[in-house]
Formats: sequence, structure tokens, C-alpha cells
Amino acid sequence: MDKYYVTTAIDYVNALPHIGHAYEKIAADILARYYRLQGRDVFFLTGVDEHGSKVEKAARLAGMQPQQYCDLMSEKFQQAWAKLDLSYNYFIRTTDERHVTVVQKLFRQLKDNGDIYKGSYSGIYCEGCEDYLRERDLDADGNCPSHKQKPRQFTEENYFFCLSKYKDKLRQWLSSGDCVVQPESRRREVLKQLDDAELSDFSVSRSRSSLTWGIPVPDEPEQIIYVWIDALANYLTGVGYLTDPDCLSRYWPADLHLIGKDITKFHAIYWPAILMSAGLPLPKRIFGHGFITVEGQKISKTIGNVVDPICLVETYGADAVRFFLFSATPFDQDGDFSKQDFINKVNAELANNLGNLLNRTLTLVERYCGGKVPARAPENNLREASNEVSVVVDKHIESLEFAKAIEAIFALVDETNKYLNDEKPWALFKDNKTVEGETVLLTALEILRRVSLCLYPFTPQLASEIWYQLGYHTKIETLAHGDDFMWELIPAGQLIRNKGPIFKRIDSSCVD
RNA sequence: CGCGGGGUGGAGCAGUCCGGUAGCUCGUUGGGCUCAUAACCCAAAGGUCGACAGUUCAAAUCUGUCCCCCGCAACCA
Repeated sequence: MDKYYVTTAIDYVNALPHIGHAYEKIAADILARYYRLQGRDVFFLTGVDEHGSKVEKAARLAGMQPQQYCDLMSEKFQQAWAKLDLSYNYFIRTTDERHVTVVQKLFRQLKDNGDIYKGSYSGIYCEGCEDYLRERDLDADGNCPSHKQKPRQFTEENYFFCLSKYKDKLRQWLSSGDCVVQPESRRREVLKQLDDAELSDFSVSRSRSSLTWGIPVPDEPEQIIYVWIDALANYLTGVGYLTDPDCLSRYWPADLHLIGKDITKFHAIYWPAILMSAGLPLPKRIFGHGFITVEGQKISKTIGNVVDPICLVETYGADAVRFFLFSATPFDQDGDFSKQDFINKVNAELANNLGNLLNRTLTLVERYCGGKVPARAPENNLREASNEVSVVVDKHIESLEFAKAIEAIFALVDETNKYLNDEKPWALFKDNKTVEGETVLLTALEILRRVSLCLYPFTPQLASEIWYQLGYHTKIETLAHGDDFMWELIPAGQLIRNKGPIFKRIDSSCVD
């Protein structure tokens, strides 16, 4: 069976999840659900990054021990993801014991391979930020821009990864046209960064004096493994590297690393180099998606426009949030979340177009066909149109153009609403043209069946509800027969269940 | 000359690579229908496609110059 291993970035737990975090996880979930429905053997990994000085600092501010704080935050993330109906197979935490083992063994492996060497790292550290800065971050006076104080210069012994050794191989890989890094503009950017002299061997550990909350270098507790190896290795831990060889060989390499555009460099340069050194196959695809702004502004705690996904879901439902985020925004570019647009879009598409189509169709079936799916052949033109939609959706999902996939689905919904208006089945039945009327209704039902399948990855609850009202006793997510079920027909004689609106319109006056 | 994204009817966007009647959604106005969730369908109004210049029979689309907005430093995917 064709496997599909998709990962997301793991989020720092120094703050609560916001809509930007959710965006990427939902994208991964859409893919996971879509390919499961296609019958593929899917593994969807997400999780949190719990190490680092920022987390330690956040814990201290909260008056907790780091581990205690991480347990709490990790729980919060999982709660949020549950609310959003994320169907991940494993939630990784970098404090997991087995991850600690993986990171240490990986470190040792790279070192044994001669790719990690001891060097001296010099940097600058701002006491106010409690963080490392870069020279170019400083203001004109050489001060930290936030704290207006001179940062502390320091030099310490620590370990470096020999990136320079892999630059040629990386260049080759990135140029191989194997659609490795996407979007294309990001691939070119990364290729350019490879030629940058500033991109040299990078530090992979810190001394305990500057970083305590992390995984120690094996046999050298005074050195703590720095973020790159620790965080990136989660993709290996998640599928059982060193602990479950069967799982590893089943899923590795990843088919897709889904990441924010800001960390493309680490995934497209550092990570493959580490894998090369470890002698592991490289990921097939890395996609750096755009960010979500809120009401036209960057998500920022200072501005105070952080949107809490849990709150959003509790108010509007997971489907509405999932749907809006991916219908309104091209995935490779930045998109905006505006409450007014959100309500407009969701009401128009989910309630008015789709919900009402289902509702009017089922009411007609109840009234004129005794609530049973008529035994007729569907009309060919619309049936072909819906065949086409499946193909188009497949293509767009493959290229991660979610908005285009949704657009194609709703074009079919619109067409079907128009079809009912034109064919007027209620009039056909009144004129005793029963065969014609039944054909029209069967066609609409059949399209609704396909729409619910196509929509399932995006709006699982809504799709399941349509599936249920169409009279199925099976659960939509248990279907996994590859393509064939897509081309079947809704069974004649099946009793439909008209349970009223599947999506209640949001009252736009309740915008705060 | 630091890098990148963007400026298209009231709002949000597509189209720009591979020049050829400017398209979609929402909103507005008028009409239709009554199966349906004040829904659905039809029609109309509304744009010198940031500015200027150039290439061309023809430019939103190619070339050049310029203007404006937003990221790239911090909390932050």
C-alpha cells in the first residue's frame, strides 16, 4: 500500500497556541484525511518543541519547573488540536524519553562520522532579552534594540556541525528538480543562501552555563544539544527511529515536511545535511507555507490580535474555521483572517450554498419519493462534471492549492443549485412526470454524495453529517477503498434522513 | 542601490510565467421562483488593472524608471 508520511513543525511551548499554529496543523490534517480516504497508509506527525531557554524562561515566569510547565502547555496544545479535529497519529514532545535517546544517538552518530567537531563559539547575549542576539540585530550604538543596553560578548567551547562538507551535495539535491523544496521561489532562495559565505558550519551545542533546559551531549553533561538537532530529529523519533525499525522503514523518508516559510532554511539545508551525515534518505518534499495575518496585521502579542483557536472553535465550530482558513487563502502566500470575511464566506458557502442544497434536495425526496433514493440513472452532464471535480480536487491537493480545490467543489454545488432551479423537480412531480423528477433528484443526491467525500478532508464533521443525512449507516472516515467508491452511486432505495440545517448561519451582528 | 511580498470595480481576491474582448466571491439595485436555511436562480450598475515612459498591430500581462503599503529586529508559525 502506498504510504504517506506528513509532518508539521513542532511549536515552542512558551506561549499558547494561536491561529497561526493551527493553520499549518489543519493543512497537514487535510492531507492526512484526504490520503487516508484514498486508501493510503498515512502517518501524520505533529507535536511540540519543549526545550530551549525561551521555554525555561516562560516556565520561570509562570512560577513552575520547566517540565511541569511543558506538561501543562503540551496538554493545552493537544486540547486545541482536538477541538480542531486534527487526526494526527502521534503527538511528539521533545522531552519524550525516546526522543532524548534518539537525539543523543544521532549526535553521537554524526560525531563518530567526523561531522561534529569542537570549536569555539562567540556570540553576544542580552541580559534583558535573556537570549542570544546577532551583530546585525543591534542598533547603531551597538545596543540591544529592545533593552537599549550593551549585550555581553562571550566565547565558549562547543560543538559544530560540518555543513561545509555537504554544500555541494545539497546544491545538487536542491537543483535536482525533484520538487524538493516548495514553493519554487523558496527553493531558489535557499539555493542562493547556500552560496552565502555567512552560511558556514553551525553550532550544535551550548555550554550548560548558557543553556540548561535541553538534552545533554552524550557523556558530556556540561554541553547541551542546541535546537537544530534536537528539534529536527523529531521527524525521526515520530516514526520509530531506533525504537521501531518496522515503523521507520514503513514511513521514512517523509513525503512532506510542512513548515512555515521562516524556517525553510533549517529544513532545506541543515536537516538534509544532518540526514546525509547519518546516512538516511532525504525527505521527498518540503513546503514552506505563508503566514496568517489577523485583520490585516501580523499576529503579535504587542498588538494584541492573537486569535485563540479554541475560543474560535467554541464559538463557530471547527469546520467553519478549517474551511475559512483554506478557502480564502493561497497556501504558499500570506493570508488574512478577518472576522467579517470569515462570517461572510462561511455563511455564503457552507450555509447558503451547500447546506441549503442538501436541505432542499432532501425535502423534495421526502415529499415526492417517500424519503427513499430513487432508482434512476443520474443525468450524465452533471455526473461528468462531478467526475471532473474529483480529478481537479486531487490535482490541487497534491500541489497544496487548497483554495483551488475548495473552489472547484463549490462551483459544482452552485451548478447543482442552478440545476434544481432550471429543472424544477417540484413542478415535474406535480405534472406527473415522475421519471423526470426522480432523475433530477437522484442526480442531486449523487452529487451531494461526491461533494461530501471531496469536502471531508476540509470539513470532516460537516461532510459526515451530509453522509449521514444521505442515509448511510457507514462512517465516511471508514471508507478507504482508493478511487472506486468515488465512482459508485448512492444506493437506490436508501432511506434519507432529513435532519434540518447542517450548518447554522452565523449571525454577523455578533461580531465583537 | 540590502532581501522579499504586494498595489486590479465599495470590500476581499484570481488573471501576470506562455501578451489578444478584465474574471470570481461578498456587497448594492431590479427581476424570477416557491422545493429550501430572509434561501436559491437571472439580470444590471460599478474598474483609465499604483504612476510615467518604452517594445508591439495589440500590455493588467513584456522592458525601464518612479511612487505607495507590508514583512525581513523584538513577543511571533
